[in-house]
Amino acid sequence: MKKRMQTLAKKRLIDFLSDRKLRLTSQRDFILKHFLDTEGQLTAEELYELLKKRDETIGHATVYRTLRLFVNAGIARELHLGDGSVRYEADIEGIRKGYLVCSECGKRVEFSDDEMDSLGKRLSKEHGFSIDNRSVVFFGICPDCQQNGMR
Amino acid sequence: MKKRMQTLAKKRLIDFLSDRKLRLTSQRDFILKHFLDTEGQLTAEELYELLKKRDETIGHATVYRTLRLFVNAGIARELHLGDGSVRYEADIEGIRKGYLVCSECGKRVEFSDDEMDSLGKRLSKEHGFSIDNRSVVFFGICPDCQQNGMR
DNA sequence: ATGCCTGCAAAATCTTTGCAGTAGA
DNA sequence: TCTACTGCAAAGATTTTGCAGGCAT
Repeated sequence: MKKRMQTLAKKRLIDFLSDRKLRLTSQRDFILKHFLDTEGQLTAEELYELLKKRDETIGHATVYRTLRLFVNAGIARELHLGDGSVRYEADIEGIRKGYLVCSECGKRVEFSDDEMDSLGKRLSKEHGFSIDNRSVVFFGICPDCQQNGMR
Repeated sequence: MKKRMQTLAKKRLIDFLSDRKLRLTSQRDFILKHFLDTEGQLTAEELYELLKKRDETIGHATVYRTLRLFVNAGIARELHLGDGSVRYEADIEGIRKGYLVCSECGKRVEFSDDEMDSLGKRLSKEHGFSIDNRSVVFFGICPDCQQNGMR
């Protein structure tokens, strides 16, 4: 299943690239593979650091450029979870998620936000937008931080 | 009603400041007044430019620091609407909004996201978080951009 | 008077861009 | 071969921080 996701994503990337006469380079392949292997949500910087361990020669800009490419190809999703940086996660078809984020320690909990589908449809109809993405984030304080009384 | 909002926000600021032995300075008062006067959602930079017109001496950092203060005081809300910058809007009690954003031209449409309340409550119960804010954003292409076939 | 607050400028982040060489198709 | 792609470094953009003086309480 993990494997299947990898295959689908790669297929999607190849289709996207060949449609636009772009190229599947070893770097793009390498970044895709490790990006899909990660759990959770990474910043471009975090992914870069992670890749750097496996391949010293990978460039900073390449990671940024490739992540944007992945977003355009529908392979990655961009997230803003309130910590001031942009995070990316695999855009697995049919699986949309919402996030519950602790403002204190940054802890993230994912939840299914399927019930947003109908809201999306209604908004689309009401305002004539073609909707292709959404971001649902709740902010609060997690149980641990409440207990420790930090603040 | 506009007036009433101003009064409430100022009261809230004063309470927040005195609770923490912070001070109500002329700059904070000045920034609050003009921040509440603006419609829509501003970046710190936009607010700075706007304030600069009224008072040449206002400092860059002061605007950034004050907006963060407003967020902590519950007077302002921080928004990430996908254009890469942080935006702020007045946090008027009882009024929560969601946003529909055009990925092409940046056009923003606000909608009531009251139906998220129950989801928030459920998440709070399930995960033990105390939830105090949320961000609901839909991305898509607005009717105008669909017509002009930009992309 | 105390010490929080301000403006300035420099620093720190994070991200993008220009360029010369490299390598897919 | 042709031109997109890469790594590097520099530039950009946005936000934060250090500091000396100013001002609210």
